[in-house]
Amino acid sequence: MRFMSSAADQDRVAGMLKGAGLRPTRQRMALGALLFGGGDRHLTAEMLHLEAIQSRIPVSLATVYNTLRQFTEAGLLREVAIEGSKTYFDTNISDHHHFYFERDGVLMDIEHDGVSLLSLPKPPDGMEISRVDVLVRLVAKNPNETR
Amino acid sequence: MRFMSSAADQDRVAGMLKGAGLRPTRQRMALGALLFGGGDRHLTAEMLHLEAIQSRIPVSLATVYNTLRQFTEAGLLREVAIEGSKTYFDTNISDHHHFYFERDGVLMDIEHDGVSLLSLPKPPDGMEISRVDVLVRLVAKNPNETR
DNA sequence: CTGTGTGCAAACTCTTTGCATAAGT
DNA sequence: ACTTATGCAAAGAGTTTGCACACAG
Repeated sequence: MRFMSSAADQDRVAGMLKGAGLRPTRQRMALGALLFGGGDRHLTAEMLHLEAIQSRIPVSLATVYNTLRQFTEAGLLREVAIEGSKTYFDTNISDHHHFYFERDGVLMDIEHDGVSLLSLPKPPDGMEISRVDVLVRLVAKNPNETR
Repeated sequence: MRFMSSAADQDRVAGMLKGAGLRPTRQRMALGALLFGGGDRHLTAEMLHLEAIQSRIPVSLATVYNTLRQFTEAGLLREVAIEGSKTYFDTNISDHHHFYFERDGVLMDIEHDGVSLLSLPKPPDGMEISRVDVLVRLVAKNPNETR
């Protein structure tokens, strides 16, 4: 159950924060527990704020934004490139790609083994590749369309 | 020279607009000439607005936004997924991918032959792939780093 | 104690919208 | 003429920031 952060979770989150040079404050610990307590997650600031409130963790939206930013700069999170206004953060920092459900704006990691391998193009002149993002956009097959 | 739209350009743009069910008004013709007059382009609403003003085409930023939106819905443009606030539009509608220069926020098409081929993962349950976006992020090789 | 973190509200940026005027067919 | 597009300014969404108070070490 995600709303209950175990002692082990707490220690782990505290360690992550310390390692990143961030003081383990109430809010950061609580948000860290939500973020890193379960599997890989993809959320926006608003989603996380809502979860925090529902988990009875009093935290302001501004602090959620600031915290997500700090975590990202510390390398604990990764921003996902989606067009549109909202910024998504991914708790999975490893090199991986995403499915994107266009209808409901949900992101999902692509399994690392089912992974898309690609032959990269050569970067121009004095440039080098820092990262490759792959977004596989999904739409529902029309269920009415029996064919 | 891009600022001079030839008669041929005008006819072509007019045709594109009509084909999309959009009336060929001054502003749409002018913006269309800027967008589709040269090679493939990647711009934000602000960039296009600036260009229009510089080309002595009086058009409001709101109209630029509306026009870009309409063109996109008509299939004349394509939105590019970049994280962050600004929305980029691409005049190249074909299936292709992008280099992204992180330092200056510039987009560039990846040549279709140098193209990155990838073995796609199988989409979940009742889903099907609508499009795959690949963004290759580039940073400058450190010139000081002689090694 | 001393300094960093947090909350709140205000500021900011990018984008969309409402309404009166102008332009297209 | 009749309808659709445009311009302007105001409204909206998402995100950031400044400052006083609270908390961690």
